[in-house]
Amino acid sequence: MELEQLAECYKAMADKTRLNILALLRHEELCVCELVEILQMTQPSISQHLRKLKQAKLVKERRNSQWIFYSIDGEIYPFIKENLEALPDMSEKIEQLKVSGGKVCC
Amino acid sequence: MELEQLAECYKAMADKTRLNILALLRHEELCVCELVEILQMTQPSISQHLRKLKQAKLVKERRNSQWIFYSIDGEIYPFIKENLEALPDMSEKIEQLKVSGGKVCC
DNA sequence: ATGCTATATAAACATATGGTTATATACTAA
DNA sequence: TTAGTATATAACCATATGTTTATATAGCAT
Repeated sequence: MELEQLAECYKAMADKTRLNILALLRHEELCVCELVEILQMTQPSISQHLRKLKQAKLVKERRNSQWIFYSIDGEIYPFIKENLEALPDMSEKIEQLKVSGGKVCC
Repeated sequence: MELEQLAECYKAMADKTRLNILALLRHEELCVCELVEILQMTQPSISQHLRKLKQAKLVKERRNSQWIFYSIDGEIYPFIKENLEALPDMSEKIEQLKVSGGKVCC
C-alpha cells in the first residue's frame, strides 16, 4: 500500500480515545451522543475524533433522522481484522450504556 | 492488549519516515549510517525515529563494534506480520545502497 | 594517549495535535 | 413557523512532535 495512506491510518489509530471508539464500534454501531455518554468526553471532542477516523476510512457513517450512526469500515486495509482483534473487549461499557438508559436517545 | 501499548505502537507507526525505516528493515538489518544514506536525512533525525521505534518495541538493536544494527522486532504485537506485509517493497532502495557502495562502511 | 567514525542526546524552534468554548447546521416535533 | 435535539465546525490555547544545530559518548586505529 501507499505509505501516505498507511501513515494516515496509523495516525488515526495513534490515540487512546480513538482506539476506544474503534473498540466500542466493534460491538455495534453507535451514534455520537452514545460515545459521548460512554467515554465521558465533550461532544465536539468526540466529533473531531470521528472525523479523523472517517478521513482515514476506518469508520463510516449512516444518517438516521437526527442521529448519525458510526460503524467500523477499514476495508481498504488488508490488516484491519487482526488490528481490531487486538483491541480490548468493551462489552461491559456497552452493557452499562443500555442499563443506564443511554441507549434510549437513539 | 492494553490500549496504552497499542497507542504507543500506532504512534510509532504514524510517521512516513518510520514506516520507511520499517519497510527497509523488513529486507535486512541496517545501521544508522545506512538509513541516513538511503533516506537522505540527518543522522540525529534518524536516530530519534529509531528511538521511538525501539521504545514501542517495533525494532531491536545489536551492537557490532562501532556500528549499531537495527532490525524488526514487534513480537509483542499479534498483528505485526500483517501490518509489515502492507508496507511497500524497498528492494530497489536496498539495491541502490549496495551499488553506491554505501554498504561498505558497515 | 590522539584522532576518527558512528551514534546518542540536548536545546531551540516551527508545526501538528487534542481539548475547550462558542457557534453553525440539520433534522424533528409542535 | 418556532423550539429543541444531535452533530459539525471554528477559534483559541496548551502540549506534543519532528527537524536542525551543537555537543556528548562509545568504539576503533594509530
